[in-house]
Amino acid sequence: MTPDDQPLGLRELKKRQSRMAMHRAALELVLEHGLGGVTVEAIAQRAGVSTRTFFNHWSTKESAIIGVLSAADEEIAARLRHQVHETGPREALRTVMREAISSAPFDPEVRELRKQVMAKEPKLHSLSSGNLLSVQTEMVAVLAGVLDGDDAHERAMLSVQIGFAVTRAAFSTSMARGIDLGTAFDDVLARYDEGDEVF
Amino acid sequence: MTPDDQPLGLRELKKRQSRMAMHRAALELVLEHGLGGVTVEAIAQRAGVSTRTFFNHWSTKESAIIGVLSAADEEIAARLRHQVHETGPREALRTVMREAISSAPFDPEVRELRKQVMAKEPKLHSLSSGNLLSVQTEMVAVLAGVLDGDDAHERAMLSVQIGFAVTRAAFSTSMARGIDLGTAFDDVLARYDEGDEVF
DNA sequence: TCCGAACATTGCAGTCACTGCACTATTTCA
DNA sequence: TGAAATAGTGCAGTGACTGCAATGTTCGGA
Repeated sequence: MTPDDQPLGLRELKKRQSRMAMHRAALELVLEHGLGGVTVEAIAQRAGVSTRTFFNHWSTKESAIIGVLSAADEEIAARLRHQVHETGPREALRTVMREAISSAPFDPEVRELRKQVMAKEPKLHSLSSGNLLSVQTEMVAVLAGVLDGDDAHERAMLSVQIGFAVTRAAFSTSMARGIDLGTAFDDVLARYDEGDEVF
Repeated sequence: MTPDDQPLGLRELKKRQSRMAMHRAALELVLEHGLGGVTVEAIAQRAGVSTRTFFNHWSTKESAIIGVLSAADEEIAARLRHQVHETGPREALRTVMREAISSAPFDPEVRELRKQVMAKEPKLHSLSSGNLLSVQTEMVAVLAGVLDGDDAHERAMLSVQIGFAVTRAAFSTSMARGIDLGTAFDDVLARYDEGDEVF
């Protein structure tokens, strides 16, 4: 899907290492001191960067914990824009959202840290996708563009909101059952499609 | 529903006036200077209270703009706990959520302000219910308590998340069509129930 | 009607997330 | 190798939010 694996200059390499260091540091510190007991300063220090640099990579403290880059928004929106033409709005939305949460080519150590953090701080479940306010807006715009009718925007909004709802639920389920996010997403989606006793 | 209209002491009266003053001030200032151009200090000053007092009533700056009291959480959860026994989980959830967003015995002036603010600051649409992190957790707990099976918690989570999704979409729709929140909620819900091309 | 308990308001000092800016260090590539 | 592009950093500042201790206001009973 993103076959740009080769062009890894020194610059790009360092960037990734640095980001991973911050993400890992953030996770470790939350485990040690709890969500409220962690300062950006502490994260930056453990990762070996300045606090200013921290904010050059992550838009908020939480985003570093979750591991959502501030730059990811546009990628996701672009991905959706493309996919919509392939499979139609409904499937595109599902595909992109599943990708967005399960895409994590992380080393297993960080994966394990994530699990523990999520278990310790349930507040992060909702935050995890709640942070993505801007991507939400963009996704709605993309979907509204391909829907018909004067209520296109409204229908797009509902779709995206439900998509995020499923995503959030997937986070939670992933935690509770100790399974990976992709699988959890599928499970929740199946439950949703049954439409039984949901909402 | 809440027939406690009589016991209005001086204390309670002042409290409500003060809260309304803050809410109104917040709305006005957002209209004047935009969401980012408003400080809590400015809101408090226009409402005639100290900033410290402001935070005794609202948990965040945004909650004052939206008009969601920090104390509302427990009420809503309690309401759900009661309603669940009346109509079952699904209907209870719908009922309580509809109440929660449409409950606004405000004077029309404030209603109008709200509309304008929502139109000017789309960011608030998602924020509006996103703020209610704690109530979300409590609602899940309540629902999980009455559901069967070992996946009760997960099903409850999905239900609540979708409920909030519908709510957020209702906010947006209410704005776009200039209709009141209750009606918008019903519309969105109808669209959701059709299950057509949603997600 | 007056008093004490309960509760609301306030000022103050402090912490911390986050930003703009100007500057330095590193990487790239011609 | 040198200049342009990009990343890191220090610094100063803003503003949200909190705990605490003091003060003011309302309430209910004797």
